[in-house]
Amino acid sequence: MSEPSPLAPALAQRLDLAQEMKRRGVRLTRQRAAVLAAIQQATRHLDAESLWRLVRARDATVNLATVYRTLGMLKKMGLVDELDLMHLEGEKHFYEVSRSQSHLHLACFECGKIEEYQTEQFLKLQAEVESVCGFTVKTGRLEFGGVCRTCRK
Amino acid sequence: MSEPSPLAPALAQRLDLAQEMKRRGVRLTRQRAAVLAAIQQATRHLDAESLWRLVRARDATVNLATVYRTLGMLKKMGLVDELDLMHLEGEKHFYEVSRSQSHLHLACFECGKIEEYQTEQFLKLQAEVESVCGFTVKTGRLEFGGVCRTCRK
DNA sequence: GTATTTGCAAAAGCTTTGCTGCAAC
DNA sequence: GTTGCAGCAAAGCTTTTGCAAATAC
Repeated sequence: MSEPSPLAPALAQRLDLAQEMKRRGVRLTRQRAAVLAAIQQATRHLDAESLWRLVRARDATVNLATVYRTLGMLKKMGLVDELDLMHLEGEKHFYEVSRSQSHLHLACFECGKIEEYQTEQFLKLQAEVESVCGFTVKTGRLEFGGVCRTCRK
Repeated sequence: MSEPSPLAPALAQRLDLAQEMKRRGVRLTRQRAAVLAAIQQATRHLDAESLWRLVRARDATVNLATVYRTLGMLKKMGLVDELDLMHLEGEKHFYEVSRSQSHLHLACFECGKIEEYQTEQFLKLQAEVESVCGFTVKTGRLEFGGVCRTCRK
């Protein structure tokens, strides 16, 4: 029984959001660039307001509404995923850059830590849903809430 | 490729919530009884306000706050699960009576239908998380968003 | 020069909470 | 008779929106 590899968000972000937006003909404003850079640099899951704080370190004038508008755009383009993380911190949403490899989130009710875990099983499950239910999966979200290894000790 | 068995919520509810609350020494008021009966009778996933409408058919004086307080209680006791259903209808939450068999939800972005699907794979995945990550799962939520069989045609 | 986007502030949507009087046991 | 619960209304929190001024191309 080995430690899981909880794939830090930062390591997994191969996608260059700014480049991807340009490729799709989307105007890349100063504000948007700041939001993209911040979300891409983040090493943990951020809610809109935390992200805003990071963005303002780059460009102090950016408004929270702009952060939300940019996130909405990225969601619609499928470049970021929105997470609930078991409502560990109220109704905030959290964001992460989309990855080709779907992964699941483990939320510890004791310490609030979020782990990520990637497994073939998740893909198999998705394939099963597609073939058995005739359902075309566009996006999936799997979250477990419970007690992490550290808190269990 | 056969049709899935999307297990209607009503059919799967073997748990008697009122009895369960009494067993745990919780006071069973008239209002609570109305909420429990309504949620247990529902044949689809309800948000708080829809549930409230059903409750008022039984007891017109029950307040929405009481519905929320009762739901909060049931959640904490693990008797109902709270769902987001891919935010298909904004940020509402939806509720269902907990079942021993975990199942996943398929939300169609076209028609808004919610299907349920139960499979061994989900249990296996949970077992894998517990053994590989050392994470004790208390609750899990798996939702896929996409296009259902009917809309795909 | 024109179309888009931004900042600001206000509104919206869902959920929670404080308090007083009422109900359960 | 106590203890806890319900109703009411107000507040809370996150997210969205309308609009005038600013910006990108």
